[in-house]
Amino acid sequence: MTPDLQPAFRALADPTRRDILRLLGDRDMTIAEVSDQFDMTRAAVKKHLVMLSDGGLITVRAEGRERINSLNAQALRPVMDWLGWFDRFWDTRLDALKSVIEQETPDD
Amino acid sequence: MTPDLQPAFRALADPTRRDILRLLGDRDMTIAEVSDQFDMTRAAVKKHLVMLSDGGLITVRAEGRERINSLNAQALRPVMDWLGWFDRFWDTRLDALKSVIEQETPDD
DNA sequence: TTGATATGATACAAAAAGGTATCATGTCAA
DNA sequence: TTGACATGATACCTTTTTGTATCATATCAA
Repeated sequence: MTPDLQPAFRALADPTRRDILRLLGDRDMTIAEVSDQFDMTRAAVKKHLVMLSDGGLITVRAEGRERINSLNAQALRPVMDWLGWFDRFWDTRLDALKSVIEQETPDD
Repeated sequence: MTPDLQPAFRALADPTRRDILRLLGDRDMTIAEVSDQFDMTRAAVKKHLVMLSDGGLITVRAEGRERINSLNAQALRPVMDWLGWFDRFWDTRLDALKSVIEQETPDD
């Protein structure tokens, strides 16, 4: 039930792939359109798109002979949630507040 | 000025390293203590710790012949911020709310 | 001092990542 | 139908990653 975070984290580990996500945040793009934005072959970009798809971060739909790549930002949710576990270490004031709350509602 | 996200994202790409971060969230640990939690050699764990350190996700202090590894959750902040850019795609209702707020307090 | 312990450092090997080049296939447009 | 175009698929290469094995160094404790 809990999603496997590994493919998403791995997909995010490459700067080109992170750039692709930002690009797709603006608009859907074909493979050729994405490739135009990078100084590498279409085949290389295609591999990145496959890894992004493996991580669920993008979806691909066929449209004629083209493949339209779309951002699937929802897949970032589990990643954010994983990172959110560390929120407790970010701000000692927030920490103090949490302690107070937990004291009042001991539900652990 | 804006931090280089790459070392942090790369550090997060490995499941063992993510597990180490959670471990260090509970308490500081020596290299040997961390190694005890995994089915691999101390040298391998040490390499993971170096990568975590490279990403700024942990800090290491010497204490006698031991090296105490501590979580540095603050380094996750830029990662969260990067991911936060995609918040706009998660919930259209939240989007609408944000638009209203931004209209009322135009401070960008 | 001396032996045990904690770590550092290096060489090595297997696997994965990231890229190119090349050719096949499916689709559009005239 | 036919040529151009978008993509799929595969082979191949280089570099990085991930792990092991081994030995050196520093420090603690008796």
